[in-house]
Amino acid sequence: MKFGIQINSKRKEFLIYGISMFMVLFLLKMLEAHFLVYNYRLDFFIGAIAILFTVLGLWLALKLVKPKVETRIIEKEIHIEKEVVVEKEVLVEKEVYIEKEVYIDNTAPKEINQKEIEKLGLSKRELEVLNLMAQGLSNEEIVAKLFISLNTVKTHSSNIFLKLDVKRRTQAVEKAKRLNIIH
Amino acid sequence: MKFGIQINSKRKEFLIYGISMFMVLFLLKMLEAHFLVYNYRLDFFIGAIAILFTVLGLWLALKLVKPKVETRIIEKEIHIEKEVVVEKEVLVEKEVYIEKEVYIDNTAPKEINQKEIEKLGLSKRELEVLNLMAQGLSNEEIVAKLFISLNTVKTHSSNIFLKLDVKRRTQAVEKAKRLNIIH
DNA sequence: GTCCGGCTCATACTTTAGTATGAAAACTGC
DNA sequence: GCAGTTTTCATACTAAAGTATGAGCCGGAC
Repeated sequence: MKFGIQINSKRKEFLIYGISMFMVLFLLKMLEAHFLVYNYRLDFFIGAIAILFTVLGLWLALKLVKPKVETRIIEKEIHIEKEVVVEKEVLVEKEVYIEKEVYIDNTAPKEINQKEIEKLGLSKRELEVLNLMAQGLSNEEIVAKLFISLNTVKTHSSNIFLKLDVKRRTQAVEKAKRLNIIH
Repeated sequence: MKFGIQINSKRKEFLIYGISMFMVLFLLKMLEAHFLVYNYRLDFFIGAIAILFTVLGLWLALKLVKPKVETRIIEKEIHIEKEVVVEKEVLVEKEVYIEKEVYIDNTAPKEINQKEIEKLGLSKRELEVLNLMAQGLSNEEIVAKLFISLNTVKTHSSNIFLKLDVKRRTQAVEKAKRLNIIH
């Protein structure tokens, strides 16, 4: 369960802005040459340029800072579906990836720290349990989500606590979030 | 007790951008100066203005977005001190406010939602307990921090759960963080 | 003064969480 | 197939969390 797609199209943006800036400047030269008589409207002209480029700079900077909307996979749902296989009904788990448009704030949620997970030796299933824990679910509710027994969930929990070196689920969640193991 | 201190590298980016823009414009001016010989002093002047105000705009925008360094109270420690009062040693709680300089990023960690707290009717003490909960502390540990009985902590907890409309501490923490009631 | 909300605490109880230990499937890589 | 890990589950237990109810204390509002 990983969704961490980095965007790095800033260089392209810089190029576009640079070119447009160049064009604006060129346009100004044209205007200057054709419509403005230097001696009379010079002060006006300079003022206009000043304002224009101030706004341009502002717009530019804000554009770069503004959160971007991107499509990325943010959810993985497991759908239980019935399938009839040779006269027998079988329940089949299907992973359905749901894409949604989300605001990405470059200061906000960090990537999942895969290295840390490895270092701690957390298994896939343990991570699942940990994530559900972080959502405030009780063991019973986790049971209902993962279709396993309560004892199994407890075993996973205990193992998680051991690996994270904590004593309780609340601590586990706190530490996991701090280490960017979960969101 | 954690406070997201984060220094982003936006400033550096803007600086780089500003400088490169400057260089581009300068190059442009040089080219112009060579081919358009007439009135080349004015061209330079206008170019300089353009550059200056672009940078100004950038700087302005940067100033608006830039994380501000502010001094604010981020910790409240309770010091237990001995005081000799009329031949008797007494333990006295003293609240010591510690001020630190922290980076405040207006795009990142949100302010504590005071309105929401009011709306939910959470009392001062309940908030304290909630915060300690969020740090992963057990009731026993909260007892040790607040110098109250276990039963009191349990009472507070129950009231918190009622007010937040949740069933467990893990849910309470999750919801409280979501509502920006706590960090 | 009286009332009220917040804080404190207690008893008694139920429920959930967590530990310890052992063990059987299932999958993974060689 | 075999070794090793993961996942699963069980039993039996202890510890912690949470509920329900009642009550005393205190400070501020009216």
